[in-house]
Amino acid sequence: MKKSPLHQFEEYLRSQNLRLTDQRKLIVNVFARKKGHVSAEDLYRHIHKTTPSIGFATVYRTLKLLAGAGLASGKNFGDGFVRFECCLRSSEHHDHLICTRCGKIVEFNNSTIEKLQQTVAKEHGFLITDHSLDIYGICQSCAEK
Amino acid sequence: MKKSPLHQFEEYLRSQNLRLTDQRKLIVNVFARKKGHVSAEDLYRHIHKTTPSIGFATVYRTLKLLAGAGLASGKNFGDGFVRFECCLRSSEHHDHLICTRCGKIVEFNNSTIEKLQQTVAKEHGFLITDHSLDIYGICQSCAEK
DNA sequence: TTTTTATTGACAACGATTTTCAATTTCATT
DNA sequence: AATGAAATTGAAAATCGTTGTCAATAAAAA
Repeated sequence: MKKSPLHQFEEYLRSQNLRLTDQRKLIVNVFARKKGHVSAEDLYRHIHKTTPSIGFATVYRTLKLLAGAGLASGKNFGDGFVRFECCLRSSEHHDHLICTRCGKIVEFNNSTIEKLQQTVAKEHGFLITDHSLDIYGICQSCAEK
Repeated sequence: MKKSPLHQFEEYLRSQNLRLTDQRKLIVNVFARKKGHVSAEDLYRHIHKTTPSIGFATVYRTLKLLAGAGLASGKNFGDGFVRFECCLRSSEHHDHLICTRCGKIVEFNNSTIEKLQQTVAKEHGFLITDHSLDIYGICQSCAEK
């Protein structure tokens, strides 16, 4: 019995004495349906097509709320803006392979690397709270061209 | 017989038909002496104390040149600005442990992790050009407080 | 020394994101 | 359902780090 993203968001809002508005509902639903890594502008543009009354700031604000709720995570791949990913679609932690030519982002997970990170952190007396591994390169289809 | 950062920079400038100015000399020398990860503003502020005639833009431009020369590398740890690190002080590749409480950054290197990244990339048909692994957590001295 | 061309500092401009603010909407309380 | 306090909105201005513009200056070539 999985909870929908909207339902989880609703719970979070309630717990923080925040309000569930039509705009938030729409933004969350669209965002939850999006695959991969979405910038605020991507999301705004998508939403704007059908609901031009929703402003840029509201999209930003909602994305930030979602991140606060743990339902989205933002990541800066170094190209000037933050991309968000829905944490429900792929709830487990993963890292990224990024093609620097076409921008494709592939997710992967390697438990040995994860374990080694714990080892490294322990060696230096760190308690890990989070980590991020990005591998940049050229993907197969770009390499073939 | 190690070449000084300034000397290496000079060679690079020459190879690109660029000029070695007093400002560039000063900026490079100060930067090369700085440990760790320095933002453009950090560097500007340091330089501004003794040489207030040097402008912000020149610091940015020089940092960019240094990156182009392979003498500096920029990194975005997600706190809004790019930090540069001198590639001469620690020329080999390394990754970072970042304390989210005090901001301390510790470098480490784990060859097994590096190898596993190659394996992962190969599995997905990627040719690695670069990668970045950041482990966020709480360092020992912060944890003890 | 003269000439050519790169570089400079000051400041305007930039793009992503955030804030401000008056108008509107939600929701607990009647 | 009506009320009212407080949260939320869209639009626009503001902010942040960073980059561009441009006339004046300085480096290297001639």
